[in-house]
Amino acid sequence: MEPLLLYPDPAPPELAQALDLAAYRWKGVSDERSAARSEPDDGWAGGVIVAAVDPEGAFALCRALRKRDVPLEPLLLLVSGGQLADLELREELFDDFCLYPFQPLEFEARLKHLFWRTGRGTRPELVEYGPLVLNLETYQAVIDGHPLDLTYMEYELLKFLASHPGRVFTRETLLSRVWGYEYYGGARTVDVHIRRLRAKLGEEHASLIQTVRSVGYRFGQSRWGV
Amino acid sequence: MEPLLLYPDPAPPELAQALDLAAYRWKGVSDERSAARSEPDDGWAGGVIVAAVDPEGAFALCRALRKRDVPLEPLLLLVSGGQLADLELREELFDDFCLYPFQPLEFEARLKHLFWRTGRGTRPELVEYGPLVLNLETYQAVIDGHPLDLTYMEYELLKFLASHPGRVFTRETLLSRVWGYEYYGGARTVDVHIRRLRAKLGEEHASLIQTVRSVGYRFGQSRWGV
DNA sequence: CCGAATGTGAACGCACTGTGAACCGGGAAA
DNA sequence: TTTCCCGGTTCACAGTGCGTTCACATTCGG
Repeated sequence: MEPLLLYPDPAPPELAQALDLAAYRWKGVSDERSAARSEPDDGWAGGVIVAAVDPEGAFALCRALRKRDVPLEPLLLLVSGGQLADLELREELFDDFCLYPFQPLEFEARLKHLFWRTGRGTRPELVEYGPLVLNLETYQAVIDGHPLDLTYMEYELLKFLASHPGRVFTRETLLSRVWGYEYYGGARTVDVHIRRLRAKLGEEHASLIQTVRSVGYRFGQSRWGV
Repeated sequence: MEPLLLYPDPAPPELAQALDLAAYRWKGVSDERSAARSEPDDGWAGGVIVAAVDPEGAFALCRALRKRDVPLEPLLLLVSGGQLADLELREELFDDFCLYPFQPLEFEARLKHLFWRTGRGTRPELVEYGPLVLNLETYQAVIDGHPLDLTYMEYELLKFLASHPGRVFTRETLLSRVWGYEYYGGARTVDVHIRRLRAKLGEEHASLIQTVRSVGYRFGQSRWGV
């Protein structure tokens, strides 16, 4: 098995020790660049990321690792009790989490279960909503059986929206979640991409993306079938 | 969302309380048969199973629920520290686990993440009062099951009022709390919005918003049951 | 019965969104 | 290197939804 990615670098000693005792190999990284530099030829086996110490860097790294062509998984996040509430809007950044400081036995059990369930491929590779299907592996989109020719940003935007059907997102939220936190650009950019998406979805399905005036955009129907 | 299956029955009080506080509905079951008997028409939304108290029964129930034609998922297992080692050979029986006794915040975060990744949807944040339901995520309102088509300000006003049922607010207070502190405009604006809200609520429910002459408006019944 | 407070309908005008097109930077091909 | 092209961003303009205001009608309290 390839080594695990570990953040931060140097890693907390008790974490390194727990991994060693459980016979996992690992390499510490300090940011995205060093992660790319020290990545094994066959890629990382997974990631263990301590968010309790440097949340900024940790979440930024998660985001970068998840955004790659082949998103890194599984990712186990170590968070402090006070950070539990922060997880809600970052569900896509990790596959499991563990309170930090941790009990070695719990930590080990989580790692084991994580590899078990991702190893068997139970994690969905598809995002589906009604007639729309996004294949996350091949980067292809299909609607009503017809392939959609989407650009990168269009695909990312649609993927994010379709992953949270029914929910309203402001332009600012979309910019930070799809374009990236550090992105600074006009909010109208979102409008234009929404428009192109609607055009490519076709007249029949353009209404999959709804405008909520003064708020933002929503994908799909509400939970009440409005 | 359908209720969660809960084992054992009666459930530990702190577990029931945690679920209630997080606004999940649930039903306690004592074994496979009672689980089948009290299963909702649309099936369980998931399961929370305490393995720390009666491991035998708990794992037997998990096995039964996983063996069905449509295996029940997600299943969250509550285990004691001493049981961590037992999980290794039972990976297929659960989707996530939590140490028991648990921290309510961690428990809630796990449930949320579990529902997110299994695609059963996150639990929407709701404001409810009698027949009225406001979904804060989707910016939609429903009364008696019928969707309300509200504009942004109407929605915000109703949200504020419904969040403080029984309380009287002056027009000035409403302007500062709903429109914004720095807002400077005529107080009659409130009247007009109240009127439109009443119209959209329908004749039957228009009285949800009461006029308190010379003071302002109140949503729902007063605290004295007048 | 009078005056103040509130309900009601309509009109105005701003701000928000849709839309077409220009701009610009990066990567591929020659 | 130069050139071309594609996709992402920005800009300008048009349409309109809706928040605000006003005038008038109605109701309520004293």
